[in-house]
Amino acid sequence: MPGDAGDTAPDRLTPVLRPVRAGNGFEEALEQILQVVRLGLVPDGGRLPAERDLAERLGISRVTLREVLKVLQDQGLVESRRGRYGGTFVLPRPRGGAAGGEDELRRRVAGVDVEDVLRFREVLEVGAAGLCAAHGTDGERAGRLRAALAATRDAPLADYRRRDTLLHLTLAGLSGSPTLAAQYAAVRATVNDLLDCIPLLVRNLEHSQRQHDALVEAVLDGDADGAREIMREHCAGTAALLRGFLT
Amino acid sequence: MPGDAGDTAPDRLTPVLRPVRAGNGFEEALEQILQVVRLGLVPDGGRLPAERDLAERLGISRVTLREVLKVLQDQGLVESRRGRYGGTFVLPRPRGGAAGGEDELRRRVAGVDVEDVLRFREVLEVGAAGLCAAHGTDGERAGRLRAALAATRDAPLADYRRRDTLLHLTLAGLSGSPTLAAQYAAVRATVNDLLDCIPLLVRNLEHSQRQHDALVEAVLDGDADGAREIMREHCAGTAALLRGFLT
DNA sequence: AAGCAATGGTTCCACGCCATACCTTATGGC
DNA sequence: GCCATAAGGTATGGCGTGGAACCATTGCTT
Repeated sequence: MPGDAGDTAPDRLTPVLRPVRAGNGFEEALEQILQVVRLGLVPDGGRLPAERDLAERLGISRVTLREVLKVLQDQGLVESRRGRYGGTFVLPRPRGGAAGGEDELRRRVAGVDVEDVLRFREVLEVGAAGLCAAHGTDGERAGRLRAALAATRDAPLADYRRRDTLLHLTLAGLSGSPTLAAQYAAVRATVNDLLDCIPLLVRNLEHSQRQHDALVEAVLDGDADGAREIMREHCAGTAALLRGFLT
Repeated sequence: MPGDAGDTAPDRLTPVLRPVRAGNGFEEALEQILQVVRLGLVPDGGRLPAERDLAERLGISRVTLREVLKVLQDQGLVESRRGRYGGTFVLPRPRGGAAGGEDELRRRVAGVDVEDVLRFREVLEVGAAGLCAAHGTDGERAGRLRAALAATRDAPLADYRRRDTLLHLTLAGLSGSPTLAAQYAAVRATVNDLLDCIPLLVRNLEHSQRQHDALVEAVLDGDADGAREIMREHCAGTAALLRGFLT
């Protein structure tokens, strides 16, 4: 066997040689727009960016984007209005909609490597918390963080998940690493899918709230070690919950 | 201004609404194959996966892949041999090659957000170290880690960077999060580009070596806090170096 | 009331990329 | 020595996608 180069080594190539695109442009764009909606980045009734803008951000042509929007429109998720100050608007989800969102969720969650997601999520969150605390927060940043925290406090139960997500996204965004923020957004969308598969326990919710308070305090105090430790526990809590229910 | 929804909020969409693909399939594939070579995952004289296999892994057609390989071949980076046990082989880089690799490097490094890269890198590395230490390492994993460490010790100066990379990739691979491993590979390729822009200091090298020893020891001891702390210092060292030279 | 600007809606053509099938070359086993 | 096998090399037709131009609608501004 010539040319062997003695390679019985573990497959180190797999992490690098990944599919260049997860699907076709259509599917990828659909996924990302759904992510925006699922993460609650655009509230009910809110407007998505204009088609030309959105297409450019997603790096696809307007033609393809419009096919995506067509699908979302057919499913009753968004509505398009023409004219100046028109645009594509997110519709409130029709409660228990007939569009079979349940099966959709099952389908998405089916292929997920739960351990991978939970571990990666913890690494990013803990890292973000540490970075934020370490490099300090000016007045504006601190205000954003406090506002996001406050929003979780007086949240109706139905909107808690969304505001919690926004708080964590805010923290990731303040980490000073756009790459980290982007990766966190992606993994958080998956985490939310997983969370949607298990019951929401009010007791855990209160616990989370205390951790959020302590976390923000530590970050604003510049206590990096403290922030990391609290975040680690916070993530461990969610992880234990998910591992328990999804076994 | 109707339909405003009071959104003077910071642009939370940017982290999610990213280009669906960084370029066309051709460019992306080229980049990834170059990454494999640059990271030293296939040693000089080593063989890349067969075209059909490689094309499938990259999620592109063989036609497109062959265009990529054609370019690499024209630049003298790889060589194709036909027949059974043939394949595409990585050629030793012709020292100071006429192919203008210098400009290539400058071009790649030009658009990099150094702070982003350094922060994200630290988060992933520290996270990986913590995960590895926390969930323990069986005999085989421990062996791989020790072997990678040993390889860095008796490395000729010219091959140190490569073996160092391999050690860190091994750690990331043992973290139990494939996503983390993939992200680390990507960010490390960029870090290596940055490192190629600054001089290699032997003193730093010895320092790194001591940290590597301590790191592996902590990981194998299951000392997660220790492993994280050492890794944090290790990354901080590289970061300070790069920040200093690239200012 | 008229005009302007910002948005969605529509059309057309060219090009990139894919899937597939087939050909050519080299090696090892029978 | 023959041939199966595994690899690179070549050719073709079709579809997804992109780019650009244009139309249609709405509401603010003058």
